[in-house]
Amino acid sequence: MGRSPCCDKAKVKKGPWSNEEDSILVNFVANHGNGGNWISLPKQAGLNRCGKSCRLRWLNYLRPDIRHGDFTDDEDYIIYALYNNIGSKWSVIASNLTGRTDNDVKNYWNTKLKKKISSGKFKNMNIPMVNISKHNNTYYSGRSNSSTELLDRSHPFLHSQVGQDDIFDTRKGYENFIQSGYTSSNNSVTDPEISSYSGSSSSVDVNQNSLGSITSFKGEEDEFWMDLLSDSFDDVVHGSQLEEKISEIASLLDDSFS
DNA sequence: AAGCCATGCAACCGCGGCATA
DNA sequence: GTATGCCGCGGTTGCATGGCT
Repeated sequence: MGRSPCCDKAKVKKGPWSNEEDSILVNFVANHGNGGNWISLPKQAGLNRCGKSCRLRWLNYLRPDIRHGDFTDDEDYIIYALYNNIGSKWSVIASNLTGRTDNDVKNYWNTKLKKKISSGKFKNMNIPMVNISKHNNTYYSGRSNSSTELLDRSHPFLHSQVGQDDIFDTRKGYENFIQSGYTSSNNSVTDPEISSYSGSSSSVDVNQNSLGSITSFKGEEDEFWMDLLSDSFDDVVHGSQLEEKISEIASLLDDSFS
């Protein structure tokens, strides 16, 4: 049994939004919100549009907190690291970037960043340490602001606890990424949460996904990392809060080095 | 100047998840 | 347990623009 259509597609307008339509939508949402129902919004607002189209226009373009324009190197790093770890979960990746939408990130990856990485231009940059962990179905990411320094040094504590240098080294993941040869169809990943772990608790489960990068580790190492994260992540954080939390993690790591 | 092509991005589509009756 | 309806997501499409020949 099929789903009934959300609107009469033959009667509603499709295609690019006009300035007038934009202002109607902006004014309506500003005054009334979406009322928890996008489907009925266009009728109430006097727009001849599908509710889904209104939602998309608002979320991807008209929202006041959206940041347009070029992506920074930092954003490149975060997108790269998250994609390498969790795949094309654009909404999760976007939630770690202030003011970026999943559509923005997806388009940026598909049109620019993917090429930038596979062309090797990414290689000359100081790729910082980025890690991702998943706990209680929530993805956490941490990036050290002073990561270049950190990665240029050996860290005996991490080595002894984690047992493998490149767990924390996204540059290593990048090398693997380049060596594996990226193709547009080669984008499946393994969910870190369900990746197999059959070794003893002291061994590292380095899960190689199809991009040849490191995605997860489990066992004692997981506990170590979650302990570290739990000092900074009392709750789920997204967007602007994340940078602050990342700085806290960076401090923790710096302390552990000194 | 005109035509072609590549690129970037806004928007659409369809499906799965979830809540509710 | 099942049907219904909305939301959110990822994949894809198509148009506008700019560069090249």
